Amino acid sequence: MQSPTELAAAYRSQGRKLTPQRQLLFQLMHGNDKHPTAEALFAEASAQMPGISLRTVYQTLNELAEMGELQFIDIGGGATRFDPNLDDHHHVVCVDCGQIRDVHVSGTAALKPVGIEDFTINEVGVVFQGVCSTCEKSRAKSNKTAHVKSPALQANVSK
Amino acid sequence: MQSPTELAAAYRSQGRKLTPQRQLLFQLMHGNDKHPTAEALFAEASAQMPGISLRTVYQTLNELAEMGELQFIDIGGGATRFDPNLDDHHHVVCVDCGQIRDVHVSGTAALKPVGIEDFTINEVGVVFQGVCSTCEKSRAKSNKTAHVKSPALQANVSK
DNA sequence: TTTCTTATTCGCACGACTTGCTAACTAGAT
DNA sequence: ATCTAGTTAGCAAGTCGTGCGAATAAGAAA
Repeated sequence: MQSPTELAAAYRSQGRKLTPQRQLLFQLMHGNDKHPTAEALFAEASAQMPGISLRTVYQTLNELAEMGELQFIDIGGGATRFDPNLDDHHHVVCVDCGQIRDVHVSGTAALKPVGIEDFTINEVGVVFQGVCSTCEKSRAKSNKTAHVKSPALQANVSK
Repeated sequence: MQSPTELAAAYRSQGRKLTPQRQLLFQLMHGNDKHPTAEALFAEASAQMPGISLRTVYQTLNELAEMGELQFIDIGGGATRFDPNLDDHHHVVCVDCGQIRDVHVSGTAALKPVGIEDFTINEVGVVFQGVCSTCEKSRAKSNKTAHVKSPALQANVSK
């Protein structure tokens, strides 16, 4: 995603207006590597601008996505997350706490799908699932079973 | 996913009961490579067993997932899809029509995420996005723009 | 600065998807 | 045949996201 200043220009050049709400959201998203949900972003925005509407957050995120300034991440198990990182990268997910980390991956060019000659492939997405060091530690203490997915990721696994 | 017969045994050995509803769903899912949603499966099941409840379909799918007999697929933009294929495989998605195809991928072992030493990686998922031949043809006729995601995949892109 | 046009915001209703709850039911054991 | 614990059905409720429309405000024009 471009800087708030660049986005301001882009917006105006498209006949869109530069509202305080949008400017705030530009700031909050720029360089944000937390992969927030709309709700999370709304919470942050509300702290600085009480009264801002969740509706506006959704709307702005969708605009930015349309403009190619951010992408949606859907790893299942809840709300869509947003990623303003436009670099060629992929994601690692902690199945315990649900955190998502950006990661550069080497070797993607060597990936070869077999048996889909009838598809024109445009993009490849790689998602690593694992356990982060923090969760690894808390697992050692408690008697958590492996393979139990995080509620944040798979709300329907555990009863 | 195991065969209906094997599943029957697995269910009983776990103190679960073998109901007609479950047996039907076992059949419908076994070898199913359509990656159906719960609703889709419900529709098929209803045809053979009028009165079966959508709730039961969800419940059974969740049980099977807990038992490791199938996995959820979440590519964003709608309902969760289910995949009874337990082989080591990945997915190709047509961004136009939303169809998902299983695909074997060579080269995944060579994938190297950089900068996540603090993660213990357990699984890798690869998703190819592209356009299937059928949609490619209809694109040629109509004046469809590329990069427009399918409503089935990204309900929030197009207005 | 004032006026005007048009995009935007906000909030509520609504829709899609999924789960919680529970009374009635039934598979499978005794 | 009986008993009991697991299941089902179906409706209510929860979560996530969008449609809609009246009120508002950005930015252009006068």
